[in-house]
Amino acid sequence: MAKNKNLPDSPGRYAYDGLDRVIHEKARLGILTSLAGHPQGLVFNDLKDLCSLTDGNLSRHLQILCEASLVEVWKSYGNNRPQTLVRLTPAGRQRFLDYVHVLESVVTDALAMTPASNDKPRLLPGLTPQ
Amino acid sequence: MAKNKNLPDSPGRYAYDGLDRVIHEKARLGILTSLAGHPQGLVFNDLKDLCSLTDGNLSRHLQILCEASLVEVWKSYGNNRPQTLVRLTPAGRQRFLDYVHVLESVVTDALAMTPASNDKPRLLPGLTPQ
DNA sequence: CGATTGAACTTTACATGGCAAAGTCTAGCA
DNA sequence: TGCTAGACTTTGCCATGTAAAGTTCAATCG
Repeated sequence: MAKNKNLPDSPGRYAYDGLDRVIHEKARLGILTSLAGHPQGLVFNDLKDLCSLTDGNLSRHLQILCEASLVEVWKSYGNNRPQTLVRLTPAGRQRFLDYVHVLESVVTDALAMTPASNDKPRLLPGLTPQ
Repeated sequence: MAKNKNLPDSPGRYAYDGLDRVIHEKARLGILTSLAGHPQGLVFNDLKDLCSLTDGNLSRHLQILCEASLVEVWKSYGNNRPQTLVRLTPAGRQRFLDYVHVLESVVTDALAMTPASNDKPRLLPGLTPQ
């Protein structure tokens, strides 16, 4: 949990390289989180509702997630209608978890200094004020 | 902590409306997190290094954060060079905190179902499998 | 003392990418 | 055999992130 990330102010300390662009997008983050909680997969319309997305929107993002091999899409015919089932791939689940861990560190960073800002007389770290 | 967010699968459950676009961008998230930990503010170059950004990049994002009233920018002349000091505004700090709380719930959601996926016999929530 | 370098930003231009509106395709129904 | 409805896909526009080029000013060099 404590890599070199708790060092005071090293260069790149807040670069958050691990924030995978493909995952970090709001809509896709919602999609992946939904899927993470539904290992059996979700059909297109349920996913659409859970994430409050439009058809076109969801379609596009699924395409992107698919190309990145984060999810897999299964087509079939449930009660005489096309049904699209979406699931996380194992690799996708792993990449998502990695991403979430970075997210955790962002939250930790953010909450570490902030809430005590009114009572703690803070000393300036490495900055030379002149 | 438990709004209606722990309800099984209500529509919009994973929409994450609170993920403010202005804040959610990777680079700006880094900038804001840096600033959250440095209430006295940071100068342009330190911020640049902490976030591993290029000059132009940082400049652009600061502009955006400024227009959104999340940060304030002070110009001056420290040792015969222009110095730009950047700080979170009080409102900015609040909005950032709000955002971080949403982020926390994303992490919670993501980790809630996922890590036990090998030993916990999971029961399907609200989905009707047919 | 005019030219040049270097620091510290700003501006511009391009290219990616998100989003919504329009389009496709199949099945049932009148 | 049109027509409507559902389930997506495709297209096109516009916002936005990024890198490269530009600007400004102080100090230094010839």
